[in-house]
Amino acid sequence: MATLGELERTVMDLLWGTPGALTANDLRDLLALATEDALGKELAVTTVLTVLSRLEKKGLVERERETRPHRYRAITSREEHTAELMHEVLVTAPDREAVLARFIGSVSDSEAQALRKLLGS
Amino acid sequence: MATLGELERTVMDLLWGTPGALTANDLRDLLALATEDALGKELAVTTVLTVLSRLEKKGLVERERETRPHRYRAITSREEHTAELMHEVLVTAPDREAVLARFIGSVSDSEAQALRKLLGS
DNA sequence: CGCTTGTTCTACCGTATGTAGAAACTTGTC
DNA sequence: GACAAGTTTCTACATACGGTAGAACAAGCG
Repeated sequence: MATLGELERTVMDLLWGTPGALTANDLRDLLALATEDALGKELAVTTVLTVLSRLEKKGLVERERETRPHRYRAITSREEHTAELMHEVLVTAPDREAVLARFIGSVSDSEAQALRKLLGS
Repeated sequence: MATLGELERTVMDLLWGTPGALTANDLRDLLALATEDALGKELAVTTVLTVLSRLEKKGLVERERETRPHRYRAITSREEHTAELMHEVLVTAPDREAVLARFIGSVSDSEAQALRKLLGS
């Protein structure tokens, strides 16, 4: 499973939360703001680049190599990615229906309602 | 999130797949069988004990300290645990309903059918 | 009390992640 | 064409986790 570290996760959140593609410098700046509540720490841009390379290797991010400051974007949406993770977790159990039974017990009413609509029953 | 290693996972599978509680020696033997297809490797009992301690610390396993060879059991069922994990993943996304929409698309027909029944509409 | 069995402590290795300096590469400019 | 500034890659170190197990300690039995 593609499990992410803290920084990797934050970078993905920023990429997911931004329409266009971002450069490593953009991300360094956004990270400084996002972590401001904790400490306004400025990471080295090489740090950001390392993380982006690793995310690229994990298949979560792609980059435009043509433009000079490479621009990075998330390959799948956050929702897509989260749903995939959930599915990966689901299939680890032999009795998936039993898992689903417990799972729906854990979602909120509105989410259950949304599910009913989605299942069109 | 409680992410498990390979051996930890196998031990949990054995505990989940067994009615009663097991000792470290039981697990060492079961592990030898479970891994037989790969290599009939016998792990040291201390290895099993270390893994069990870590699983206990992670809150997945409890042990009877009274009996002399301690006996270990899973605290939650596999289904419970898997459902919890799925929920943890779900709540990492801001738009849960959008995630659920995609998730629904990834489950099999029979599972979707089961969900409809469970949502009792 | 000593032997046997069981448990805890300590430790080492490999891999993942956070972090970043050093080195290499790109490109505009004089 | 060589240099300076910006960019990317390489290399490296620290910490944490997981697999693995020996050494040390504990506990019961004969």
